[in-house]
Amino acid sequence: MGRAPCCDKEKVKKGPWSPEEDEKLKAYIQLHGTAGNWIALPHKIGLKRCGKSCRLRWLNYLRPNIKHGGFSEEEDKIICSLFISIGSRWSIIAAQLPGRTDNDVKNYWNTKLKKKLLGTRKQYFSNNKLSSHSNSTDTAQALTNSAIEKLQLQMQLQALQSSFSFNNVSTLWPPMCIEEVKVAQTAQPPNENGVATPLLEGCAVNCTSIITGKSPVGSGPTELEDGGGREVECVKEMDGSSKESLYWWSNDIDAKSAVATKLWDTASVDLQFEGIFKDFQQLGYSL
DNA sequence: AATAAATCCAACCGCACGACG
DNA sequence: CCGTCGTGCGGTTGGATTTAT
Repeated sequence: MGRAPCCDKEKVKKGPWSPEEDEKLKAYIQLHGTAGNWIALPHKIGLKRCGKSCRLRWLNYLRPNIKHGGFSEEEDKIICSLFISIGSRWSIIAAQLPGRTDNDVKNYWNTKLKKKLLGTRKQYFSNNKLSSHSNSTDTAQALTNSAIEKLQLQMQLQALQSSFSFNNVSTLWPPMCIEEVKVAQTAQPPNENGVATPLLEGCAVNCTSIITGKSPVGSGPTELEDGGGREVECVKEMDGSSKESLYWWSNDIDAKSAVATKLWDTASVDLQFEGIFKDFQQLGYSL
């Protein structure tokens, strides 16, 4: 037996909000607040809306000082750097952008920023890489496109990641995340100079080595798991989200087609990185 | 001008989590 | 400890709008 729904779906109105509904909600909250109970709020003011819907409307639209659209370059950079660091934690990312909502940031990322990152990369990729595999079957191409796109994005983000050192982006990080990463950093074994390796930097090296099949200098295994299904050391060192991300795209390719792995040869990765840096210079990011 | 395709974004959905009895 | 409830969050959907043909 599942949990009871938060409201009677038969009796609540759905879809776009009318100006009257907006006015009612805004006026009540500005006067009384939510009284700590969104579920009861619509009943109090005679709105035929679900409490969750009221909350969302207030947070994403009616709340004072909300900004819509017109993201600046600076905001782009903040979103990118935080996405690299913490992934799709939209509420945390949005908290660093005054006047922006998580929904707004998420939509902006999904509709524009992601394409901005992928767009120039795609063009470069088609010019330099896929042409050399023009005799591959259409089927194989179709199978690999989405995986390649994910990889492209991952590579873009890794390139950005390495261009934003931890110290450079730390001012953008929410205090909680900074603490998390500080802990993670100090948890890394110190190198020969006695300096702890930043976790995220380490992940980038590990990911790259797995894509290319080359071991990072002085390191051992390059696969996610050893023969016995145990995680290799470089994967064990990663934090949860990085590891999850790594498994996500590596498994995606394996599952869809072995051809994808073959297409993603070392030479193409080199070309990728070369192109990535060009792309980001074009986009105005100083590397 | 008409239509199709692409894009955008507000809103919905379902899950996870913490508070509380 | 367990079950219930409210809240917050990220992913997804679908209608409106814009752009391309």
